[in-house]
Amino acid sequence: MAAPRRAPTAHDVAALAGVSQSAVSRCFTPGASISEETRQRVQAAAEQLGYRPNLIARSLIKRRSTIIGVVIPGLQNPFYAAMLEALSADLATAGYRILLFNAPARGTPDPVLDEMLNYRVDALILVSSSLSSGLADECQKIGLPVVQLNRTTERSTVSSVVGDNHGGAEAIARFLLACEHERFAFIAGLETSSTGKAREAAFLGTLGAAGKPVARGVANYAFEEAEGIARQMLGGANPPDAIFCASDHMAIAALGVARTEFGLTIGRDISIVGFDDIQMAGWPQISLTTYRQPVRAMSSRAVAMIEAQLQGTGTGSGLSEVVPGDLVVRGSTREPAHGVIDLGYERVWRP
Amino acid sequence: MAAPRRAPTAHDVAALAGVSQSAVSRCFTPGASISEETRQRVQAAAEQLGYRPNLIARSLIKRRSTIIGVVIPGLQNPFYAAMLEALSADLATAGYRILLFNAPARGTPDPVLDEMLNYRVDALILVSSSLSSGLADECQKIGLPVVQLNRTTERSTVSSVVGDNHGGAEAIARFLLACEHERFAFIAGLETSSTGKAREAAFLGTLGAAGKPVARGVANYAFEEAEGIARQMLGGANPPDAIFCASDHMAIAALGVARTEFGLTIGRDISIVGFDDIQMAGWPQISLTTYRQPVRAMSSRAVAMIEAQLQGTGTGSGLSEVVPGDLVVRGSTREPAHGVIDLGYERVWRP
DNA sequence: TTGAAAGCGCTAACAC
DNA sequence: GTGTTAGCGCTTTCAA
Repeated sequence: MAAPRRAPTAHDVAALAGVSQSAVSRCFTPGASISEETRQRVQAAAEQLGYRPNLIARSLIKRRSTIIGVVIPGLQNPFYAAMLEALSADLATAGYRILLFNAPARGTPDPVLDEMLNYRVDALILVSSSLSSGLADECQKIGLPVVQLNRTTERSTVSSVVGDNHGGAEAIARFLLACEHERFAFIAGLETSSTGKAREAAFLGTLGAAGKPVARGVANYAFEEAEGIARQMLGGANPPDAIFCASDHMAIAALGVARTEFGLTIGRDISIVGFDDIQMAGWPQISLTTYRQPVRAMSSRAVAMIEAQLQGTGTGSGLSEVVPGDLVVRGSTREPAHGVIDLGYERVWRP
Repeated sequence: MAAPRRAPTAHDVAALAGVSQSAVSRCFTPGASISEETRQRVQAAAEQLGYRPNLIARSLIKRRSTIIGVVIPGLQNPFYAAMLEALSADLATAGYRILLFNAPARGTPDPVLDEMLNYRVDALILVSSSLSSGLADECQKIGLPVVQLNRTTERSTVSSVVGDNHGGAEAIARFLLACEHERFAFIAGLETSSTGKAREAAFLGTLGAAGKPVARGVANYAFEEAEGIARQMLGGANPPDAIFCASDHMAIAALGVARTEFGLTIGRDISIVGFDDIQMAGWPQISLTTYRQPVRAMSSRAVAMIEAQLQGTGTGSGLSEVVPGDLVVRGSTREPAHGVIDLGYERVWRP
């Protein structure tokens, strides 16, 4: 009924318990030296008042917030949702909380990052986005660990964890060749993404070496744009019989267009391959052949890197790690002449 | 090359600029009175040092962190991912950051919440989870705004925003009756969820009034469990010809089983309806009839409630708001005798 | 073991 | 307009 009061402080508890305020602090500090008797008294008083230690004040003095800033784009893409969930679990286990920034998919998240740094996060994890060189320098100067997930930089000062974009895209190219396709197409995500560029280079490179040209479109990792590009490709003069999309999300869009608008039988008339292996790729209605990015492994590697840097052993800064995946074969592609291995619960391509 | 130093403080800037530390503070406070000349000096010094105001210190003194705690379960369910994205956007616009807690889908998130409160978040948004009565009391005592999203409580002190669970489920029942179905089934999410109970009550109630019994299973909002239940129902003695699933995610699982394992033609042999209208429900491969929960509207209502409570006008605490949706008709159901309205971009049922 | 005292980096009166 | 002075709620020496 009374007006909303302010939360009780350690002082209030101390007064009630008849001890000093520092005694209260000790009571809530794991390894502190405090007698059993006073701890009881303090405990009781704290309970009675509903006292909870103010972690804001604590981080001010400790210079550690146990909060880690996570910048991540469009959660509508299930790949990012899965990554965030994995990060959330791994960071919670490591004793960290997440300050979340849902970055715009395109463009630099600098203003947003600026804010994060002001909150004195203990580290930064950037999913599919990168630091401006200015900010990178600043982070290094103040010793703030940063790791980029699913993106690399030329800057050697920031660490990164990525899937095997090169190996994956190359495997996909070889796989489609083994399926005896003739007319290839590639639907790119963002022109600027290091990840996307690596996939494209490997795909085009491998097919180029085999003397195959590749049609190309850019869909900015957006579902609707991917539908548009697929529509245009399939409605064109010399339509592809094999499309590699730089993400599952776009591949599923293409799949829908091919089946619904062009009446194609997927896996016979055309093969469509994605990248990521999001949950939906395994749905029977979708059944998308795709290169798996092991989200959980990537997340835990990123968190391990952060922890290493936080440990301050100097290790871990500027490292770049590649987490290998698997080409999972499902119904959206023709059957290749060789190389498919049945693991029971799924089939993979290992030529 | 040098060892990692600590970030510069307002003091350092003041020293360099030859002004007092409070001048520095004023320089970074929007409406403060400061001469153009000193602001320049401070600005320059700050830039040179790479100074950034410490928001932790600021929140300590202001007793406002501009951080809002968001508790949300399994991001693997696209409904939650979409909700988080909406909240993130709305809260950013309102000037807040998100401290994220990915709660376990089942069970009470109390320990997690405890932590959040210690971080002195300005408010709490709980998606699909609820507060223990003890914590609810505590929040009210310290005047901390709390709103539950997609869940209600009997406790009148905490506000909530929900979709129209009753109206939606009733509409689905009437719709399936209009499709002249005979053998109904319901796949529940969590037994404990207020939302799920409301859907079930309305569905069973409406069909009961029409003299129709309803088979029932519980799948805990989990994809695999929903597949199991669907398998069991369809393989049983008197298989249903109409299934309502308490979420799209589960409905899509059922859809896959019905089509792939039982060879049923969806929309003819059987109708399957979901709830939420996640993005995938609209994919041509899925084409799920479902009751839409307007995620964006729900998010912005929740944020508005928070802001009202923060404004301290006393308004908004203990309010419960229902956001109406639409029954979106797609290919997973038979065509009803009447009531379908074509809006051009989609079809809805409004009898 | 315990309390007193000095801050962590900042904002907010209050004089000047 | 500007500096001085108190704190915000806590941790951490340092003596006692």
